[in-house]
Amino acid sequence: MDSRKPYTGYALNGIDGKGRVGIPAGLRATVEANGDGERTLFVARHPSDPCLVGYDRQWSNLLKTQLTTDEHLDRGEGRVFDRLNKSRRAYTMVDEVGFDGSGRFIIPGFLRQSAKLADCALFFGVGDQFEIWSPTVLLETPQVDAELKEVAQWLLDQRTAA
Amino acid sequence: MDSRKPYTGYALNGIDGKGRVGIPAGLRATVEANGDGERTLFVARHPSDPCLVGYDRQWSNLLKTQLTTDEHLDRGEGRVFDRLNKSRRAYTMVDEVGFDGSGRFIIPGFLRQSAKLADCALFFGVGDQFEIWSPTVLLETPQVDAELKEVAQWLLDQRTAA
DNA sequence: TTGATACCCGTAAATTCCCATGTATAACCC
DNA sequence: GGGTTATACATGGGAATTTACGGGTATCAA
Repeated sequence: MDSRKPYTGYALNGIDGKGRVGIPAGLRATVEANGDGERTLFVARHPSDPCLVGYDRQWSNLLKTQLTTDEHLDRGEGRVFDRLNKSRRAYTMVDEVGFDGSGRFIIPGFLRQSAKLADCALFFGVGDQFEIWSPTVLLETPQVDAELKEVAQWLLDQRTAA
Repeated sequence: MDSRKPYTGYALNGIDGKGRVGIPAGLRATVEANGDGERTLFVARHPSDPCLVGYDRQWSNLLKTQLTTDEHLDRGEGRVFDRLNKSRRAYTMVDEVGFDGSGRFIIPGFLRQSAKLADCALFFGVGDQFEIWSPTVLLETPQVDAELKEVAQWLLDQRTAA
């Protein structure tokens, strides 16, 4: 596939009264670069951790290609329900949201609740996509790396100081 | 085949006293895009689950083409009934309904009853088509993915809160 | 007529779009 | 290097559009 720009960097941005949050500039640039300038963001739940993931259309298409490949493998008749659920999951557990000129989008309500996002959101790139955490949830999640927690704590202190 | 726009997104819409329900804006846009602007929706029973499916004319034609191909494959004598039933299903278990400028259509009575659609309907895209569920039926159906049930429950809570 | 469906308009709420402001960072000039 | 200007960024707010949905009126068949 054509060269993908990786998601890098981190930031803690506020969520305003309308439920809007701005994608940090660095990540936003990557979304637009990989998504061919399109101002669309794909948001979904993380498969295992209590956070969300964000990515561009190109990556979304790659994920769907993967799904199709899986379908070819699941030819067994008993698997038909699994297949149905996979499709359901792939298309409904992912939200496609537009963002405005300043890079803000509205966090879909269901996802916002499931990641417990209240007043601010922590973003950080992980290569092909980036993660969106409630900073407090991140600090309370055992399997998260200690260094990452330090970063989160520093960003929180930074924010309350101002 | 020319590029088909996939059905994505989800919503819980009310069914009014006249039996009308609005197709969620996102899905409606896809119906119109794939159906060449035509304000027609195809509604049918889901082959295995207690819900309905909705799609555009283009997809309907693809399904019929697929049926013809399958007929050529199913030459075995024991399969003749399956074939007949498939044809019956493809042509008679499908309703073609028009929707108005605001995207509302009347759910055909038989389908409405068979999906137990009472006061509201849950829509969600699954790529080539979308599904229409009674939210309570979805929550009670064992083979449905747990996450999808979470979404349904959230939408229900959302609705009663307002 | 009567009952049913299609079509049109109105409304309130939610969402999207665009402009404005404060602030931190970077670039620049003397 | 010190001070100043310019740029980019996060965030606030308002206006315009879209959406869901209620209700009325016309059209049509029995």
